[in-house]
Amino acid sequence: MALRSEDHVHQFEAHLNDVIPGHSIDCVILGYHDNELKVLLLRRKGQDLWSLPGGFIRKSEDLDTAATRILEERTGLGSIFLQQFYTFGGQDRRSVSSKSEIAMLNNMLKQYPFKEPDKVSAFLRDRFITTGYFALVQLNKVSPQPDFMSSQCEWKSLKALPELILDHSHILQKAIAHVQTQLNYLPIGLSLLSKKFTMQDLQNLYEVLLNRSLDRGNFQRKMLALNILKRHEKQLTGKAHKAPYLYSFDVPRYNEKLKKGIGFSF
Amino acid sequence: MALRSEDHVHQFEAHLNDVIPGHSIDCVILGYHDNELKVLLLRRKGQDLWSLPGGFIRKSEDLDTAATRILEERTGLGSIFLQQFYTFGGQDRRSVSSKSEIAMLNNMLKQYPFKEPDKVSAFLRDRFITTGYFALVQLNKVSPQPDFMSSQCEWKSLKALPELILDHSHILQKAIAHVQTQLNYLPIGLSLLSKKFTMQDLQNLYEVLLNRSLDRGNFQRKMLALNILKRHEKQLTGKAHKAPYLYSFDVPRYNEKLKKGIGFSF
DNA sequence: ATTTAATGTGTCAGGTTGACACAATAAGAA
DNA sequence: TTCTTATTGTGTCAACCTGACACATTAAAT
Repeated sequence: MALRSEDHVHQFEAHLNDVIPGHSIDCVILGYHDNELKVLLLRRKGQDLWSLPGGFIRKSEDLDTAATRILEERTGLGSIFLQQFYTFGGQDRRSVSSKSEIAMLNNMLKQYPFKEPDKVSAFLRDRFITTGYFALVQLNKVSPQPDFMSSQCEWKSLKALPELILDHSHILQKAIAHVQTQLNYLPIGLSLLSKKFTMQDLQNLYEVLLNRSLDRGNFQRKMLALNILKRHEKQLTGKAHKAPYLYSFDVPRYNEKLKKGIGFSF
Repeated sequence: MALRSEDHVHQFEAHLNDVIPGHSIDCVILGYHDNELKVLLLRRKGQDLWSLPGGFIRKSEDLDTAATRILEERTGLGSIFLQQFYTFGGQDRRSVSSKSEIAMLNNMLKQYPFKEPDKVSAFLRDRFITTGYFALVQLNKVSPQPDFMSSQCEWKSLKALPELILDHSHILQKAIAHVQTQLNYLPIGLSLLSKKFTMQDLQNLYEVLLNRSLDRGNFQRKMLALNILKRHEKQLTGKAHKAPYLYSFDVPRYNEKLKKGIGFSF
């Protein structure tokens, strides 16, 4: 919820009044591009610190519903693969705690026409238990939107992460570990790749996630044997050799196989 | 925290004032006896409804610490295997919601010397997000202790569960499913069996958890090959045949193997 | 010595894995 | 048309695991 007008500020304030105090949601939104895993991060206004996209739970909202809403607010995307993975409850989880940070927050709040800035400040300074969700999205479909506390919203490579606030890098780690152990039961390919892809794309995605290389022949054989791929017309690459086939998933069959696990024991 | 005296009541009231509102913990405490999985349940005072042992998080307490404390309050056991598995945030999670239930609660509260019974009532009637933990314990080591809201604390077989409050049967289901999928990475044998056990005990435990029978020869071969068992003197059974060996775990080796998973793919 | 259950081991068919090899294919260049 | 090159489909093989079954050995109590 970016605040660009007085209306937005009042809307945000009303939102805080309608929300459960002391509990938040943080989303680890993962995408895949250029043979790399990326995560969507927000940059804190006036600081060189980044955070996971997060938000609060409305009093009339289920936890999952809130996570879906927050994801949509940051990415513009609905109906995305989203799953809860862990709840973090360290006693010291306050996003704003040092005197200088409190001053910075209060200062920032003054720049906006809040009706009760002190109340907003107190709310944001509280200890929060946060529930982590992770999402798998097609990178190119996302339109990143910063929120009230943030000045930028960007994809960052997992290989070169900036400094994160609080325990957010721990949350991120835990999400990645969770994805890795659950690999065979997550719609990795379907969620992270664009609609059409080559067999190499698919293999490379698995190699990045598993952090090891796989034998091409065996990978191909096994993927085709699953019977979840549709082959399409080749796309000409303009290069002097045979162009790779393009595939897409047969979604019903994909979901059917997913129940029993896709990916073997590699 | 059973309330047997005025002191206990005031202690409980002070506890509620020192605790995060709107967030609770529920524990699925699992034990194994007579070739059956059992779960520790509490019976609501004045009702034929049961609940999972639960509690609240102190403002100065980590989530995990609170779970450990609650587990200890109900079982008398410390240093037990305990792990978070999921957080439940349905919008309608109120343990006391219908008019008759509210009346029953207020009535019960009046029987105790609370300083601010209305406040206590309001606290308990709120919507709660709850984080589920599961524990694996040696059944015979536990001394079940009912809490303030409950009249009994008992082991119940998973095969014959009584009616549970709220979404507690859903929470229980989710815990069991989690245990089953994580089987190879959990200290099943070490936590659930008593110190010494026979190979049959161990096999039976796995059969119950996996819900299918296993081949004795293969099971034995594989377990012994792991090199995590110590064999002891046989215990004479008084029956007219060879008595089974007793085993215990070589704990350091057990934990070492556990990292890579104990249990193969069965 | 006999009975009985517990225990250790062998085997076999079927399946998977990882590693490597090789021939067929097709797009563009010469 | 022929050549170059990367893609693609398949084959093989040794190593290993699985499930199912078999069988001989061991030892406690009678």
